[in-house]
Amino acid sequence: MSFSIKQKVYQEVIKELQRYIERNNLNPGDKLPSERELSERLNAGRSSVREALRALELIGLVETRHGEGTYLREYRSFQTVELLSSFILRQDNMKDDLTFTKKILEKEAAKLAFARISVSDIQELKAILDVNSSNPLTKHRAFFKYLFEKTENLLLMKIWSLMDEFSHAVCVYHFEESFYNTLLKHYSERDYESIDPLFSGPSEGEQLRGIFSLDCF
Amino acid sequence: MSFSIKQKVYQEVIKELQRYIERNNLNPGDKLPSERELSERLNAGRSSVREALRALELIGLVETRHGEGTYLREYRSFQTVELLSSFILRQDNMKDDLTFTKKILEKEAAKLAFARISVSDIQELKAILDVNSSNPLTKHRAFFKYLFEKTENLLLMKIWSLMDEFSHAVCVYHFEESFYNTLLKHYSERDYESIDPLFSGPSEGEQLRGIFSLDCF
DNA sequence: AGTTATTGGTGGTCTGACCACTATTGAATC
DNA sequence: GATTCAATAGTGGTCAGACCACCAATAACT
Repeated sequence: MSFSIKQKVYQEVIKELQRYIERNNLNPGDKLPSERELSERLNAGRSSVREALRALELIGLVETRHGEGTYLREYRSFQTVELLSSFILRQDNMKDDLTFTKKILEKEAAKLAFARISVSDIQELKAILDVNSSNPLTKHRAFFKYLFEKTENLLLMKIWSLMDEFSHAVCVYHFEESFYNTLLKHYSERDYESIDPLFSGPSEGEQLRGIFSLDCF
Repeated sequence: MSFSIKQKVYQEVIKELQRYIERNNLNPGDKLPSERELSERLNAGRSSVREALRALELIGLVETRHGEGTYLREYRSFQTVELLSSFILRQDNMKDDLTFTKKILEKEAAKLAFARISVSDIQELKAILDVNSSNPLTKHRAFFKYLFEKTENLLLMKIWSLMDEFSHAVCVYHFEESFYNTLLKHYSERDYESIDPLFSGPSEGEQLRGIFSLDCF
């Protein structure tokens, strides 16, 4: 009585690929054998090999270049988290949580960026506010995109952008006009302590009202 | 002149599936159309549809039963984490982002939960600490799971568990022994202001050192 | 009524064909 | 000899069709 569950071919291929990578000590950027070669060497149909490679590609372990080949990739969990999050978002009716969680991320980004914001950055941010003064949405997005980049936490930014995209489909929000300039003021005065309260807003306990403008449809 | 980047068919199929799930409001356990039907409806070859489904299966979003069909699945990381971990080990540039971002979420959860924590909750949390006193990892997970549930922000919790699962495959961390009790002390003394600094730790500016114990492999 | 055989639908796999893209090769040109 | 450009071989991208194995509902039989 063997416990070895009959694996699908594409799963076997993945395992074989792992062994291959291990044996040959492949690093990110290195080339994998071609689909046809793998198909032959592993005694599997090319379609099965492709199923394996596509799956690895989707989760970001492998990069495929048309006409060139398949390459081992510097792993980033972003695509995966992104994809999973999108499914999770659809599965539950958590659209209410969306706006609030997004705001949390924005607050943290604003605080994280604090240490890395220079005088020229503040000028940049002011320029962003000016250019987008007519459209509060693009202003908000551009403003925080800059801050998130300053945090140098790519994962944080990815999650935020994802939420941003989703929130646009559900419910658009932005801060009041004065918010952005107040934040910049805190930056220029090196006043870290005032950032958090700025996001919490004047009305303690209330989560979305006060500093927010909500345009839902 | 269209700017739409030419996507691969299997990626389009995934997107279509997401839309389909959204439209029909499918929940975990519900059945997806058959491969052949999808192939027909989306004007794609069956092999392309399979590439999409296999990829979704690999990351655990979808479950396939031979002879029955393909079903939407309650997300579980299972194989994904195991698979990714073996790939990730050499590449640790994402490790910092993940751990750090996860910590941010935990901090926010601790603060959000503050308003909703009752005396009995504190007892519950103490019990959790006692029961898991031997294993710092399960203790950390159980402790914060409770807090995240208290926030009643399902999205925040989902994202956190996602990261938690991923982070376990990469690098395990937990707080120092004293951390949990200190947090509970703040709760019982209704001392909201001290929560944030507790997470920031004694060494200002340093992100991961100090209050953390990092067991990487 | 209960059991068994049939059948239709499903995923699992392979093959072969064709297209599109890339990089290399090699010939024609300067 | 160096440069340019066209042919070519190798690669991934996609599709269609053919089987097989498996499952469940149905029909036929006892």
